[in-house]
Amino acid sequence: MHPVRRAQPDAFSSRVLSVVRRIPPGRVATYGEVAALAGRPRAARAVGNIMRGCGRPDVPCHRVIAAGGRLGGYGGSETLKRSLLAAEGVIVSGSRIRELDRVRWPATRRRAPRTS
DNA sequence: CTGCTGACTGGTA
DNA sequence: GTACCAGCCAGCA
Repeated sequence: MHPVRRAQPDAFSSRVLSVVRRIPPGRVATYGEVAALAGRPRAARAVGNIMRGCGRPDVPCHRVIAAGGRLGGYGGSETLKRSLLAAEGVIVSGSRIRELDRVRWPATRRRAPRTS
């Protein structure tokens, strides 16, 4: 037969969880980034909804942050998210992550400023 | 099926 | 800096 790759019923959510699981300790990824890695670069909001219901210990949802290095949400316990990140070496000052480029995952690859 | 929700994002005021 | 708005998308009633 021809295994026509039909979309699984939970293709997106599964991919999202898979991506989040791959985030190494001490690193963070934005909702938009996770969405992009899951195949839907504009589904950042949907990713947030999935995170809201993940509740799995094997899914480090605290490593998923909002764009611009902002903390994002965490089930109403913003402090807990900060603590978890701090325990991994990710320092949050105010509502912003310090040294975002250092803790971001995947690695930030900016284009050359200009080769001139 | 339609409609609303919301751990988002980028823009404007 | 904060507040609000429109666009976007998967999940669910």
